[in-house]
Amino acid sequence: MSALTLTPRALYEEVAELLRERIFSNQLAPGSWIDELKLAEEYGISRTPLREALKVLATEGLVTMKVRRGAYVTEVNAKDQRDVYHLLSLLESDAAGVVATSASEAQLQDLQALHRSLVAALTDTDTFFEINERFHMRLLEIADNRWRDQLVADLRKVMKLNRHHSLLKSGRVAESLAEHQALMDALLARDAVLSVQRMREHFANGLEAAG
Amino acid sequence: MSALTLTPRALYEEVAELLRERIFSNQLAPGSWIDELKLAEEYGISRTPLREALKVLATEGLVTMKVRRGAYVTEVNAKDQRDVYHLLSLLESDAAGVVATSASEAQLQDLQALHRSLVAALTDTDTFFEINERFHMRLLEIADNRWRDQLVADLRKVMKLNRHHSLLKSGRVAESLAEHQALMDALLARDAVLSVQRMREHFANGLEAAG
DNA sequence: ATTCATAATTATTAATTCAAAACCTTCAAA
DNA sequence: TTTGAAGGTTTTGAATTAATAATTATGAAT
Repeated sequence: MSALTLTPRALYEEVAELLRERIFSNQLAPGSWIDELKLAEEYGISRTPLREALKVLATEGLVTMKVRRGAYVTEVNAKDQRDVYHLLSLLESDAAGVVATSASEAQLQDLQALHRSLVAALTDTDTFFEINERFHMRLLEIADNRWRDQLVADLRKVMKLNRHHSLLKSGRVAESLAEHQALMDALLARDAVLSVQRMREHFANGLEAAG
Repeated sequence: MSALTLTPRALYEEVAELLRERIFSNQLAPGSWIDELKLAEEYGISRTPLREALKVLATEGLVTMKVRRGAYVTEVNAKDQRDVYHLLSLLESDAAGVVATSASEAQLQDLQALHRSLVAALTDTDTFFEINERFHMRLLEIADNRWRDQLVADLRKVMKLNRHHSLLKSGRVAESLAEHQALMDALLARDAVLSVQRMREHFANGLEAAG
């Protein structure tokens, strides 16, 4: 497997990550049954760490365990997706409010710097998406609530279950940038209520048409 | 083991529940190491389902896995508790807003009935707590977002890690009731914004003094 | 011919076995 | 006396093996 013999992570975590990749890339389609035997053989491992990984994914909501029937990739319908997105919006908006009130000047400058990179990457869609992701992550980090971070991470994983998992409509890069600017303004003004509202709007606009 | 041969739930889930009980009752103290061998022997099972249960609990945040060191009961300090409580407040307040706008008349009457039971149980603290729990659960149910339900359930589990896990101060039953009344009024008036606010106040008042 | 029951096969779940890693204790040397 | 290294013990982590349950297919009976 890896050249390094020392294991930074446990095997079951490694496998869980591999399975997530497969699920997100639709190699394992929603609703489909997960063949333990086949996967274990394919990865060259036993079924034990694979089963432990499946338990983790089940708790995360990515797969559904059926008693004596094995593991199935979770199917998320349109309502599920809306519900999850609603929660993401709620949690990240709240985080924005926290940041507005409790972030240090240096931290706000940090966000500002990321925002400027975003402006610079306006033409390059891929980097724009990447930096946008970084911006949201950094904001959560500054909000400093590891439990929220965990919830958001899990919810984002579930969002990815859907083929159109981009939290950003591809056609509205410019609009998204303007919303970011508005958010930054509110944050720099230390206006918590407005920051929450701006982030909420950002999410409201960003949602793909249901489907 | 059990008289019933048929297994309603998988063994690893059963074990996970047993471990939760132990953790909440402080038989397994925060920070303490979980002895797989000893527990497996005690329950009369092999280590396999026990380990799977531990993976679940780790994902829920109740235990922390250390590589090659095993499982430890998660320690929650004062900040953790505040953070978790903040998220519970956020999620349940939002649920109140959803209920105010989208609940059916019958569902609101259902809540109203529970609230009346609450009034009746004013003197009996235990039943008061129980019905209060039911009220919050019913509200979440009506808000109809299974993902939120899952998040709230997990967060409540984490809250329970602390010895003083009651979401209600024992001394302020009367005040709590008044807040409930105010919330009910807002819900019946179909005022979403006010409902959110009232629920938020209810939580803000309910938090035990940090410790 | 169709339906029900039984048997067999397949796949999941649990237990046992095996290997490797980490920690602790002891002994020796400085 | 203190520090460092080596060996042993303990415990986790992974693999293999055994058992249990469910589904499917086949055969018999109505």
